[in-house]
Amino acid sequence: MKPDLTHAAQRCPVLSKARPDTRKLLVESASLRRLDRSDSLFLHETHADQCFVIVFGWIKLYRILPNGSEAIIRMHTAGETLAFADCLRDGQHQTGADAASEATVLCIPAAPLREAIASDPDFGRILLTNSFDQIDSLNEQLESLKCQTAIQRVGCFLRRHARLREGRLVVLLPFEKGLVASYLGIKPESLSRALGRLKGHGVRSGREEIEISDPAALDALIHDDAGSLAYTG
Amino acid sequence: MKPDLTHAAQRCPVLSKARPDTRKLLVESASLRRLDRSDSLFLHETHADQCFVIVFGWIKLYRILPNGSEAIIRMHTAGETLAFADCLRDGQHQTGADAASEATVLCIPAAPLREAIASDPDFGRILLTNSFDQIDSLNEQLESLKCQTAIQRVGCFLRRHARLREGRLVVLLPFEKGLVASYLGIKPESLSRALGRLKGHGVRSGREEIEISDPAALDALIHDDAGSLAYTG
DNA sequence: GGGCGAAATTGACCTGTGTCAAAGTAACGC
DNA sequence: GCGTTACTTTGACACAGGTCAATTTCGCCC
Repeated sequence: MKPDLTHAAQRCPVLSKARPDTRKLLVESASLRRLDRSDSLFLHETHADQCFVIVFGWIKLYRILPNGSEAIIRMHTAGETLAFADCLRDGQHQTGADAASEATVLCIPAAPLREAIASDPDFGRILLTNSFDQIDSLNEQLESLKCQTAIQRVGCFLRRHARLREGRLVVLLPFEKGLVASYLGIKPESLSRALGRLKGHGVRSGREEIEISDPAALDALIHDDAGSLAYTG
Repeated sequence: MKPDLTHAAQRCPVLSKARPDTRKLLVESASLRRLDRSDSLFLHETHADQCFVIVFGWIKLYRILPNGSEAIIRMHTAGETLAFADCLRDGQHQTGADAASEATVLCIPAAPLREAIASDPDFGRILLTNSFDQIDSLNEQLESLKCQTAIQRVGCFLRRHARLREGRLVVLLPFEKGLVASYLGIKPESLSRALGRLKGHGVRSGREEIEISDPAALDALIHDDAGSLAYTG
């Protein structure tokens, strides 16, 4: 009856791993929402009455700073969850969320989410695991921000997003470079320069597509003295 | 029969909020461990057969970098949980953990932890909430690393750790300055200089104790154009 | 009380990034 | 095709923060 929804749910680990009846409960009360780039998914400090699973595309979490500009906190993509915490706490959104590219998200109202957790202990466990994975990923990001230079972070980012394509390792930037920069904690200008500098280390960067011609050279750069900020106690 | 343990458990939100029988199950199979500064709690990539709740003191999570030095990932203190994820996954520790000060931790073996989750759905929910709180705190740290200067981060750190003492706002550093620096993502020398510079902004720093004489001035500095790295798209 | 070693501070210097401004480039609508 | 607009790159420059080395302070042990 809602083929799109069912199909979408299959691509979301949190749902596909859930018990069939739990999945059914969630999917039947959920809706799919398509977003264009820069559409808002939810605003900071508004009531969280829905949570989300990304089916496709990229969503940025941000916070508005006192001076009016926005600080990107994280980027999320397909399969990842958003606002489950805010929603279960029945509180306000801790951040705002906008589409960073075209995107599709599955929107689950708070009530069935709570019902699923109450009626299916396994589902709680799935959320817990999911949550643990997020913590790991956040820890890694913290480590990277504290211990690597901008260029090394860019290198890591490229490695993570590289895909084999006709025998070549290629990175298709998932969203505009300004956002990539902000995600990496640097300015767009620095990202530009970093990509320039990486040309000497196994990276050939065009406009849309970046090729990693010598993965070993790139890895060497990334791992070379990654301890510039390490604590030597 | 184990008064220390019971008493310790009362100070740990994860346990004190749990159902009495669940708490009993966990406490009875748990043990208390006292650590001196720099004692190791667990090593990176060893099997995680226990998880921990900090009763007192500070524990640092770190990772050894290729060059042999250690990168501090996070600092944890009383009431916070450690290694629950590693333990539930029945996997290896994602990080190492050492005592950063004298400390006491409650050690819970994997088996009763799993049993508690399986037999008490509420306990799973407590862990989930706890996990969400950690994610919030990590998001805040990310935001702070990406959007604030070192001096602002130091200022925030002081505000968070300030306590009223005989009518004055005072910070007692919880662990050595080198660790504070590493936690904030800077070098010890930079921390020194930052504290020096903060003298002009409502902070008087002695050796052991730092006084915030003018909180408003400090806040002004912290919030002033916190958007230096913000994305202005 | 004196000497030792770890931690903290200070100074001189240098590199990495942010800032600002300008030029270049791509995408889109008319 | 052309202009408009947004994104990206480049350059010149400034400043934050890292590095290295020297010095001071403190805790600790004999």
